Amino acid sequence: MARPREFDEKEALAAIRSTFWDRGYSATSVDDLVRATGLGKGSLYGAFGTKREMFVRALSEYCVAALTFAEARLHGDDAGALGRLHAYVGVMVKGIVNSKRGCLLAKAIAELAGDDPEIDRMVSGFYRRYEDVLAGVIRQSKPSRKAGDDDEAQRQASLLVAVLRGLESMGKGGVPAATLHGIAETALAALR
Amino acid sequence: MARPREFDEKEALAAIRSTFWDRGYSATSVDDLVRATGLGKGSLYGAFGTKREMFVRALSEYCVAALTFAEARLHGDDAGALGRLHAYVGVMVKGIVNSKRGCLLAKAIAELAGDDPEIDRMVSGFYRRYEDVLAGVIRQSKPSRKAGDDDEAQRQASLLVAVLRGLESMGKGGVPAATLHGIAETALAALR
DNA sequence: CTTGATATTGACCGATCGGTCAATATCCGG
DNA sequence: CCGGATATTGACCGATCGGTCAATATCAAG
Repeated sequence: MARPREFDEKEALAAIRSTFWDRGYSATSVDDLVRATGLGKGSLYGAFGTKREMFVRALSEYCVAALTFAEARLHGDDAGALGRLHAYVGVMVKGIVNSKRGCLLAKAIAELAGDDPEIDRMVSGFYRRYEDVLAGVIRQSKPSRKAGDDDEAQRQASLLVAVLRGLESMGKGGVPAATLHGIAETALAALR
Repeated sequence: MARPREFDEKEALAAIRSTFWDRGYSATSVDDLVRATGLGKGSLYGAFGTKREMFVRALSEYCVAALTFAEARLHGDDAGALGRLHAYVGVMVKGIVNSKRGCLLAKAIAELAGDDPEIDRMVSGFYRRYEDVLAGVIRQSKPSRKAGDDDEAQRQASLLVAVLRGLESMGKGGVPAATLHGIAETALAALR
């Protein structure tokens, strides 16, 4: 019927995501995306729409990947829950320390949150789900089940989300790795 | 000797800071700054240099103001230390909840940290000083002085910085105010 | 008033911005 | 091999970008 795509859409989107991840939204030009994908400008617009739509797609995939990663690392049996949580936080801090590009979600929030309802929905949805994933493993880690544990786990999870987001900001801002590890330790110790 | 300035430099800088605060670095055009200050383009460049230099000036003043505010709210006698800390955190959370524009420092980090050494120095300097201010009041709030208290206060202060930065990101990202207040409460409760 | 120094203004610069489109290429069902 | 449908390409668009500069205005000192 029609001419087929010559490029792999997933590959192109990965290049788009990576470029936005490096440079943020405003500082990324469509020509940057053309270079990164290797596509012609028309193909890019034909396949993905405007620059803003490309960013939304990229951010959406980024959020899904982040949640999938967290779930993969945190889901498991009750016995190992605390260990999995510590390991996960450790991996996140190491990632923050080693990363030069920072977090795409943080850039999206800083540049676009409040201006773009679609971005707003994605971000708040991500935070809600992320908190729930963390609340799940924290709940599992409680040695005994008593009344109020669920509320406590949820509160501790939202605190942990805040700490992890703060660590990201501080890491990108040049705070020493030792300080970041100390913060993570202190936060985890506060879970008891 | 020469023709005097017709505008107030502090007022112009306030307008510049406010514009960057609203729109971030990349999304702010020099014409935006021209409109905000009411100055001609040449006067703007003559007085403040390039767009990047204007941003650095704005961010520098922003950081000084944030630290000055924190010190004003947190300095005092030992007896009221814990109360001052709680009040300060409460004010910060309220500010986050009510703010539509977010935090200029967060935008600077997201958009420019890692690319501009001057920004990097300002940001890491801010974080160090901020942590020290918080550590001071936390140290005052300890009921008894024993060995290790200073280290503990410093660790708790850096954790609190992370929480406050995380709250900022979450607030801008649309997380409900109740959740943010809960996080602040939980974090403050963990200081004991 | 003259003069030297600085401030103000906005037209102007080349580059780049996000986005479009006509020309062309390539596919598959007939 | 043909014809309808879609993909590809990159020249091109008007707008805007950050930044400059010559013309002019306004000061204080002499």
